[in-house]
Parts: sequence; structure tokens; C-alpha cells
Amino acid sequence: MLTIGQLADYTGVTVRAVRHYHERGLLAEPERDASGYRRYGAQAVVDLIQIKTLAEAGVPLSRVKELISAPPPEFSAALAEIDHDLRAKIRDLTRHRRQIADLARGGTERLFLPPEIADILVVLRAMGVSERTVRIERDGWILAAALTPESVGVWAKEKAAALADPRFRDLYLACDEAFDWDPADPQLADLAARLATWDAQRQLAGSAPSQPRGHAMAMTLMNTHIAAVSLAWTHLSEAAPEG
Amino acid sequence: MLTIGQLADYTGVTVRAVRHYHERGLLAEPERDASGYRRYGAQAVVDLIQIKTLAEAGVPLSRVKELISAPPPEFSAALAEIDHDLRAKIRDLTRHRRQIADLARGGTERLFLPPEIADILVVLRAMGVSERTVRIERDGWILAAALTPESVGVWAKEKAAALADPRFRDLYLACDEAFDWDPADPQLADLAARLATWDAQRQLAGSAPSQPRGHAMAMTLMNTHIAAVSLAWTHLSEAAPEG
DNA sequence: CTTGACCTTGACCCTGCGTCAACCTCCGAC
DNA sequence: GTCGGAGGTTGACGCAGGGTCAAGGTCAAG
Repeated sequence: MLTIGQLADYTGVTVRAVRHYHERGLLAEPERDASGYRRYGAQAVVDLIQIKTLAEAGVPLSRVKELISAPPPEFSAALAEIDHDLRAKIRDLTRHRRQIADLARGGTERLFLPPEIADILVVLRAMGVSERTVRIERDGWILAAALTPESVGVWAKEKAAALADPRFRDLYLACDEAFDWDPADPQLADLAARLATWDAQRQLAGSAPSQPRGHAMAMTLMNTHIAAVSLAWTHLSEAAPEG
Repeated sequence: MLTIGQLADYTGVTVRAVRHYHERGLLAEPERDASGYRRYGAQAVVDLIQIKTLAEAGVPLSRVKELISAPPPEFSAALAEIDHDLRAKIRDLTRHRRQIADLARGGTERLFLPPEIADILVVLRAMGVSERTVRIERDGWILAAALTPESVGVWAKEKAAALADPRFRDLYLACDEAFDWDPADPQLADLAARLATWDAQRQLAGSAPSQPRGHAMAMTLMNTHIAAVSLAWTHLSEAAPEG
């Protein structure tokens, strides 16, 4: 008679697996010898090979039992269902591979953000904006996309239009440099004035920005987000309503 | 400031998932308010969306952390590795589907056994051997294939050759019927004698069966297996050396 | 007699959360 | 003021399929 280790060797599974099958009720518990060791006969080898074969074919252990003693019609039906499950898993994994490939192509940004916003970030980098500021801008857009997904397309258009204006680009770069300034720095007041002027001109030109009404939470989060990174910017955004 | 439920809604994950990410250290634990509730700011939304994006792409949570803060070269390398893992999983599942399809085509037998033995079982069924005996024969071969895989091909050839002999087929059918006989039945002694005669003739013809030397364990298991199913057969196999 | 290989049960570890359980807290309605 | 219902909190168990200790009993050989 076989010990558990011999049984495992003969059938090509691990000792732990055999005991696991006992626990799951797939394999009958054999007699024990005087010292409490399990002693297996031929039937156990046969049963275990059947279990192993099904398990290696991807049949869930919870279905192995029914499958082994199933008459042909149920057997076929059960296999069809298992195959269906396997196909679904493969579809999921294939979709994951596509997403991973997207990530690899566009970095993380293209996947976190709608493409028109990723384009804005490309423009900012091309302008020479610091990576630190680009990241803050990006996070702002992630936030906006999460909180008010319906408005983000409009905002992105407005931002892109503003960035086409050389005066706005100058102001943006100035704000980038102002990041670390002391909130009491007199240059900051000057910059705030220039921002206000630009904003006023834009209003006159009829291209006023669409204000996000009814999104108090979104605006609050944006402001606290700015407050978290730069004192100077906080100061700026209190003086002029343009981030 | 957001509660955990609002954060979850905004980002499209479940509350349980957010807490899970805290446990895994992927998302920083935020401040608590006076009543112990978690209160989230904008950064949490940004971070959570990044985590969600990667997790949905099939990145294991254990790798999400490193991936989020990885510089581009490491980022790409990590993605390549993850893609490799995903491909391996898909290969496994595809292999499982093939095996499931094999199972569906040939029933369980074709997968548990080498094809030449499955063929033997087909012959037996065509002869009119009872399903009970076919199953015992099958289990015997499963056992043989597991215990002495190197010899099983030879034995299968010998068995197939024997089954081509009409006298052996008659004897086999007789043994099939003898399954339930009383071990003291005089017909059994008669059958044993016929078996011995056939065996002697085979020896004279020079087509003696190859004896499994050095496989005492295998023979013991076979014998106990026979003993477990039929007293009459046990009796037979003691009288004549042919199962 | 000791050593090393093998056996026993029991219990914790992995993934990615879902789903209780038991209790606390908030907010609007009465 | 108080009641209900919808939040929140921690803690624990569950899933598949075992891997990997831990602590100790058994066995054959040197």
C-alpha cells in the first residue's frame, strides 16, 4: 500500500495538493495505519489521476466532483460552460493587454486623460513650462474630468484657444516662475494686475470663460488643491479669477 | 472635503476598494474629522484615478505603487514584464481550452489514457463486454500508465494482439460473465483450466507476455485492485497468471 | 543511539476585493 | 427632541489552489 508521498509521486501532484483534495471532498479519505498515516490503494491512484487531469485542464475544483460522475449529456453541458468561462477570462486578459499597450505608447497621461487635454500638456511642455507645473495642470484636469466630466471638453477648448494667444502664454510662463515666490513679493501684485488686464480684454472680446455653475464642490477641491502646492499661486488666485 | 463614499462615486470604484488600497499602502490615509470619518482632498482623487486606471489594465496591485512613481525607462520595462505575464496567463488558458475540447470530443478516457489503450476499450465495448468490466480494465490501465509508464506501450500491443485471437475474446467474455460467480462455483475451475491452456499455447507460439520485473509495487496494487472488485476474479488470478 | 527522510495536523500566506456583523454618526422629517 | 435611513468605522471570513512554515511522531539505516 502507498503512502501519501508515493501516491503523489506516482500521479505527479504534490503531497499538499492530495491533502487539499481530501479537504475539498474530491478524493475519499483512505484508511489509516497503526501510526495514523494514510494508506492508499489502487483506486486512489485512479481517482487522483482523474482529478489531476480535469484540474490541469482548468476545471475549477468545485466542479471536478460533479464532472467525474456525470453522465455524458451533463458532462458535455458542464464542459461547454467551463469553456465559456475560460473564453471570458481570455477576453479580459486580452483587453488588459491592449490597455497595457496603450499605457506603454502614451505614458500614463494618455490613459488618465481625454486626448484633447493630453494635447494641451504637450503644448505646455513645448512652451518650456516646468515639469512641476505641467504635473499640477495635469492633476487639475484629472480632477476636473472626474468631477464634472460633462464640462471638461468645453474647458479644454477654451484653454487651447487661450494658449494660442502669445500674451496668455507669456502670462502662463510668468506664473510658472512665480511658483516659489514669497506671497508678499511686490512682483506678485504686478503679475496679478497683468492677469486681470488680460481677463478684462478677453471679456470685452466676448470670449469669456464659461463659469462652472452648480459645481461648488469641484471649485472648492480645485482651490484647496492649488493651496496645497503654492502659497504664491493661492495669493494670485485670490487676486484674479484665473488659474 | 469628500467622504469615502463621495470619493468612490467620483472615481468610479467601490468604497471597499478604496479601503483596500489604504490597507495595501497604495493610497495615503487621509486626515480624519472629529467623528473619525476619512476626509479626502483633491490629491486623493488624482491618486485614486491613477490606481484605478492601472488596476483596470490588469496591473497587479503589488506593482501599482512602483509603477506610479517610476521614471519612463523603468515604467516601460515594468509594463513589458506585466504584458509578458498576461501573455503567459492567456497561453495557459488557451491550453486549458484545448484540453477541455479534447475532453468534450473523446469523453474522459481519451485524456486519461494513451490513445492505443483507448482503442482497446473501444474493441472491448464492441465485443459486448459489460460496462462494469470495461471500467475495471480502464482503471487497470490508468494504474499501469501511472506506475510503469515505460512498459505500458508494450503491454498495450500484447493486449491488442491477444484480442485479435477469437479464442482469447471468448475467454475474455467468459471472465466478464464470471464476475459475480461464487468463488466455489465449479464452472470457475473449468474457466481457470481454459485460461491455463490458452496461456500454454501462447508460450509455445513464442508470443509469451513480457513480465513486469522490478515492479513488485505495481503488481501488488493491481492484485489488490482486482481483489477489491470481484472474489471470483481473485480466485481466477490465483489459479492462472492472466488477468 | 542518532540522523535524516518522511509522515501527521494546524495555521497563516498569496489576489482583489465582496459580504457580513456590530456599532457610531449624520441629516432631514415629524 | 427624536426617529429612520443612509452613511461611516473596524474586524473578520470567504473565493481558488494550494505554498510554506511549525511542532512533533515514525521509520529505516548507519
